[in-house]
Amino acid sequence: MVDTQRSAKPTRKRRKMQRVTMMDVAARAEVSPSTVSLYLRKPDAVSASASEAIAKSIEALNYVPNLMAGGLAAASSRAVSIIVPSVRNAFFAETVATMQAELGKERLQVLLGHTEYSEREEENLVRMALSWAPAAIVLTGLSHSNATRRLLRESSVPVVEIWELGSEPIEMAVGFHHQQVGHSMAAHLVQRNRRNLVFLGARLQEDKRAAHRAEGFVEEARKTSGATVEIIQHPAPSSAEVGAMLLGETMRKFPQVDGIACSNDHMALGVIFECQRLGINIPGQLSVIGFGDLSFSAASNPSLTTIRPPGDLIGTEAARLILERIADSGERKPTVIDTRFTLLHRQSS
Amino acid sequence: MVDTQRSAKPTRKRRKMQRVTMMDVAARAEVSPSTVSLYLRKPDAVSASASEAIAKSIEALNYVPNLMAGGLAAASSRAVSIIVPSVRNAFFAETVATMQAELGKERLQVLLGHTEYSEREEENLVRMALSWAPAAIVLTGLSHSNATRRLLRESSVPVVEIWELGSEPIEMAVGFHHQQVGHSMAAHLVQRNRRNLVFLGARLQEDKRAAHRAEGFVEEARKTSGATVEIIQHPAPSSAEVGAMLLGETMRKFPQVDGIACSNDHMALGVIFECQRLGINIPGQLSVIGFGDLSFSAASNPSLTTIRPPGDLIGTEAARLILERIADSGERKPTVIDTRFTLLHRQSS
DNA sequence: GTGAAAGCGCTAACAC
DNA sequence: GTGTTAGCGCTTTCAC
Repeated sequence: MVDTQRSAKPTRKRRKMQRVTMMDVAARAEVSPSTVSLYLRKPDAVSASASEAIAKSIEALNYVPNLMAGGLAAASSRAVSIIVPSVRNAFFAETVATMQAELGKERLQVLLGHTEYSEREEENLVRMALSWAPAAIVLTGLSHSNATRRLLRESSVPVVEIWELGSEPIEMAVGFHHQQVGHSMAAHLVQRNRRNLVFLGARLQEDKRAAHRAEGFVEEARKTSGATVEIIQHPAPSSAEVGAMLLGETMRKFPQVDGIACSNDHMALGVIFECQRLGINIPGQLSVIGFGDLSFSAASNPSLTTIRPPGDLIGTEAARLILERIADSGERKPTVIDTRFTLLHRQSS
Repeated sequence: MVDTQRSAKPTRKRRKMQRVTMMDVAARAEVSPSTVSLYLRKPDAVSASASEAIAKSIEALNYVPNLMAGGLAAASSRAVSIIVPSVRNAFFAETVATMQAELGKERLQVLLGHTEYSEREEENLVRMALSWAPAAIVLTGLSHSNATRRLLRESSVPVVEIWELGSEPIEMAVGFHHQQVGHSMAAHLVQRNRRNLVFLGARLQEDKRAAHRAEGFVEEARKTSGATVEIIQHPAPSSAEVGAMLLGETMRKFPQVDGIACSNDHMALGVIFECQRLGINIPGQLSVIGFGDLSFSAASNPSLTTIRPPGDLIGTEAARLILERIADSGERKPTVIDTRFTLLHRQSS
């Protein structure tokens, strides 16, 4: 640790010094440290004259507060832990980005963790997150290990679960019902007079939400007399390549298929490309519906009918819940927000 | 703050208590707190018998260390601040995910920030990051405000700049030369006998790295006698829709075009779809090369020739640098790692 | 509205 | 190898 030199007498010991402390600010402003602290946290509670002096002092000294000292004293930090399966996934990236922006306005920082769809890893991350006494913890989905639940219950940290509704949340939840998505997909295809339906899934074991969409799809399809429905899946993560491959498999096993729902738009894109190669007309011979409304979905050829999940809305609502919950620094208050989703009807169906 | 009850006498005052502290662990293990601390940080320096007792005690009490107390005492935390333009961008998402995984192994946590391509916002985020006395700060690219540079220089926090090489880094840098990417793109098209070249760009003002690719492209193209080269661009973020739109504009302005490089694969995907609609044959009439090797690029029709930037390698190398730098808790040590990139020749060229 | 005092839970010399 | 001793920089009663 190099003592970046100021024009001061050399420090005697190898003492790592936080450059400027609140005491320095207070001394220069000729007030007490606690007034500075108060000014920083509740500016309105400090007189105008003091405020001005403190502001000047902070400015002059280029003071950077030490949030760890603050967090330690207050037994709660200005960090919010967000734990998602992976930020490589555009859905979660969207929500994380939105939340960071929203929370950042209130000077809350995002601590990020990736579970890679492992509950054990999630538990690990929750434990690490708790080490920071975070202002809140955000989890993806509603499935967690018992240990995770226990840790969270014992901690009194606000918890928000995102991107999934259905079972009982730990405390607050923002998302939508993925089974309903499946319903909508099937209903849409049926309405377009499709009767031989297939759901193309990827990694359905790990991706519980995709599995719920598949379930909902099958459930709804079964309600239609004369309709058949199958699930074709692959253990690899979803991608256009897997989509293309599964389309091939589908045509082999169920050549009569006329309606396909994909676990997301990446898969659907693969289906579109493979159909181009095989000379299958969309939507003439085959209707396709995706999930995600990813960046390419409106521009594809044909453009892709899909479900748009409100990733940004989930982020803003989750951030709002956290902010409110912190404001009345109160008790647990169970809240469930259903953000719904939108079906975008385009050329592929 | 609810005092989650244990079977103990009610706390007299409304005291928020960190459930279990290191002292509790020490007491139960019948050693001193500092031995516990040592055990946690350097297990090898503690005797086997003490280690065992401490491990049991931690287990039994379900002890969660308070990292803020630790960070405060040590004047440095186990957080690494990673600041990227946006995690919505698949490139940065990849690197962030990789870094989180690598750093997580050493129990370092990721503090995430998004600049949205604003240097002012970056400065803000750096200031906030410094409040945490992070173990390291990771910045995207080499362009930063002077204030940012000054903050960082004065802080003695390790700094790694990622995803760009070229000018002088603050301390360490991991990435590649985007101008070289432009060179490779142009050279490839020229080699395929393309002479009327166009670079399709999005948001080149903000995205300095894309601008460098465009520059390199033009520079290399100009070396070829008989070749013409143009840049067509749009201020909006890159997307398939913008790509499709710009392809239209290109065909209007430069109908003789026979080679197109795109600022990334999203744009290229838009070009492919638009060409399908306009009946333009790829690669017969027009060769297309992208950047990114995104998830759909190998599966498209035709499959997309592109440049693959090693987003994960950048992440692992950056993490490695940070870990090493922390290990010898030493001085600044300027390091530059050129990860290179790969040209993937597929059907579109 | 402001200040004095008492920690928050841990690390880091240093002595033993 | 282990324990003792001081803080790290801030928040938070509680007086005034």
